[in-house]
Amino acid sequence: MFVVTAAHESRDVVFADVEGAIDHLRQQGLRVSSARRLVLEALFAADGPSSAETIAERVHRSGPRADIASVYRNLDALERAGIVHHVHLGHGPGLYGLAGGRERAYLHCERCGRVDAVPLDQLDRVGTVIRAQFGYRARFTHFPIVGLCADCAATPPARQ
Amino acid sequence: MFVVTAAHESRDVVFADVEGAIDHLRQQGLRVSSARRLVLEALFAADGPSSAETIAERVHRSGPRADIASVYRNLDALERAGIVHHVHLGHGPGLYGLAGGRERAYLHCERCGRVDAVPLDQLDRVGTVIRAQFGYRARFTHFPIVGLCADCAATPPARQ
DNA sequence: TTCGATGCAAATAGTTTGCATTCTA
DNA sequence: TAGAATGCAAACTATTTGCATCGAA
Repeated sequence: MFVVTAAHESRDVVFADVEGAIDHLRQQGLRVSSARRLVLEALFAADGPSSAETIAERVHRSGPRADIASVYRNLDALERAGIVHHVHLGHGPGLYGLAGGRERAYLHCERCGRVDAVPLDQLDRVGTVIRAQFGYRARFTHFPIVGLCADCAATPPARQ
Repeated sequence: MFVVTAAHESRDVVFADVEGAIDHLRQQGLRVSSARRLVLEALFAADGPSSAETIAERVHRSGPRADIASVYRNLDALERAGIVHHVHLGHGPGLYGLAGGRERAYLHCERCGRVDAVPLDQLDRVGTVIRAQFGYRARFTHFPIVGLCADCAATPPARQ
């Protein structure tokens, strides 16, 4: 056993809309600046987790400019507030999305690049096996499950 | 379904020692430079996956200096040759280790930072469930399984 | 009117690339 | 002796931080 960087933990909540998330922010004593509101709007408008860069662009498209540093700071604040979570698919930038009921687990095919997003309850059985065997209560939302998709597993590896 | 960066795939092999790995390199038509040999030696000397930086230091400690760029290039070449693989635990640098029989799956507790390295065959049951449910043939060596370890799962989250 | 949030710029971490030189096969 | 690998420097991507200023409560 060894030890790696401590991670933050949060009670995630589901929100119907931007206003609900903003109420929650206020309850936590966080201020609601225009940049923060715009980041939230971009997150609600997105159909999946997106990079800070993408979120900044989306904000900018709606008029004002949000500095990338502020976007990161806001994503961090929103994550600590349990409104946002982030996931790492592959080697690119981290992807940020709404937490709570909208979170997905990701299956990533390392040959063809395919990524399947699946609702968390579909991993209950897997989680039960891991818990029984290792004691860990696994959370499948931060890193994808990497491997070969059914199609690729059925095909011999491409000769390079 | 969406698509993320293509990944490389390799037939990994087990080697008893540095010389075995070097033979394999030669068979693949790769040259055996002193830097490459030193990186291999550092990998065999390590007791788990280590960062490029750490490997470079270990090489340097044995006398000559291996530039970090060459270390990365070598790790990449060795990975493509199926001798090395890398894993991402947490948000730090990637960690490189010997492939084949020495690979482990990692369970990472996001509260206390604990990391357990477990032999791959202990994940057969988990792999079977994932395969049955999603068709994916999972490989658990690239990203850890993140969650709460038994101890932390039994304890209420620390009030921040 | 205070203190949290912002923009901008600069710093940082990790990794990659260009290029002239060195060394392996 | 051809071409692969190296060292060094510079570029690059993702992210963080310092600081003066602004703005929400």
